[in-house]
Amino acid sequence: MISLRMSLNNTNNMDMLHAFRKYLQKNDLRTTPERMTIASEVFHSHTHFNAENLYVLLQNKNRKISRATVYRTLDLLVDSGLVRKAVFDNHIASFEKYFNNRDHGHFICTQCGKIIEFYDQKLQALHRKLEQKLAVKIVNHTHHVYGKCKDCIS
Amino acid sequence: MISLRMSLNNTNNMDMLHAFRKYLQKNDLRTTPERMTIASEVFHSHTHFNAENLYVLLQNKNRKISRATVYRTLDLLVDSGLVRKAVFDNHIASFEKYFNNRDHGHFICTQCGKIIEFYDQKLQALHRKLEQKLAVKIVNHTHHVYGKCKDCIS
DNA sequence: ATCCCTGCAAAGGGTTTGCAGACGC
DNA sequence: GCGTCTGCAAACCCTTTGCAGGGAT
Repeated sequence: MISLRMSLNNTNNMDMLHAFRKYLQKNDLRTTPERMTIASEVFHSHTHFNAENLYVLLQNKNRKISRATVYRTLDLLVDSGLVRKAVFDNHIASFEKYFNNRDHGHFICTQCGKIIEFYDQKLQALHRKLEQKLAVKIVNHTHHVYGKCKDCIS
Repeated sequence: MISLRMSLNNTNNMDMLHAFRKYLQKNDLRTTPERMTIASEVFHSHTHFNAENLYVLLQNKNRKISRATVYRTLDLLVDSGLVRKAVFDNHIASFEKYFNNRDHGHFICTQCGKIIEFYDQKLQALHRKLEQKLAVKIVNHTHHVYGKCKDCIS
């Protein structure tokens, strides 16, 4: 999983689509038009999105794909390691393309909902220390910071 | 750097109950037996809990308080700043009493569900820097680390 | 031809809400 | 007594699931 993510550094959408196809093959899953359409759409995205966003987007492009398939394919994409799922405090699952291996956090404006990504290298060192101190194995993390963005500060 | 917070509790329950009563008064809300019972129960807790946990606990103590009131009062407690709400990846809202030590992260074992709190001062410095860099005002944050605890590492 | 995948709609599970009666203030 | 709070149950919202027909291999 980690090596997969490393190898995805600086890759383009075609490579991600190819990686997804390989993931399907390796797991005896079928390469259907619906799955490819959804994956392609996701890999072209540059922002956070949720299942409903994606569903509406597909509808607007005249792709008749059901919500159920959107949800099911998003699960596959997350499982493949190509997409990351983040649950913010509003209870709606948010997704994003895993376009590089840098750990990043999210600033979420509680007023307008804007999401700003930020990076912090120190977090990795902290996690390594944490693993020793707690005798645990860390496989994932979320760092969400809530507040008001500069446009919403009154 | 990283320090586990052993459940040392400087603020006592009576103070928190008093603070909640003041919060209610200030906001023209009524001091009802239900609200006081729920608040008292929450302030006596030492762990994370969710609305259902709390509801069942109250039932077992023969306090006939409805789920609706539990949810509504938890909202008030969060709004008062005395209780913190954290949404983990399982989509169930989790709550905890707000101790003096406000900035702590959570390690969540993805296998057994155990939650371990940890504390990191560097995070506060990071947040101050972030506020300057993004020109935002941070009011809250969550730092969730997922993995396997020492009992679940195979 | 197999049997996985899709679409549909209904169910699921945590949380919220409308309403009528109860009760702080 | 006024206006808010509670309890109940239904509604709500996002997500998952059962089933029958369709399509990838």
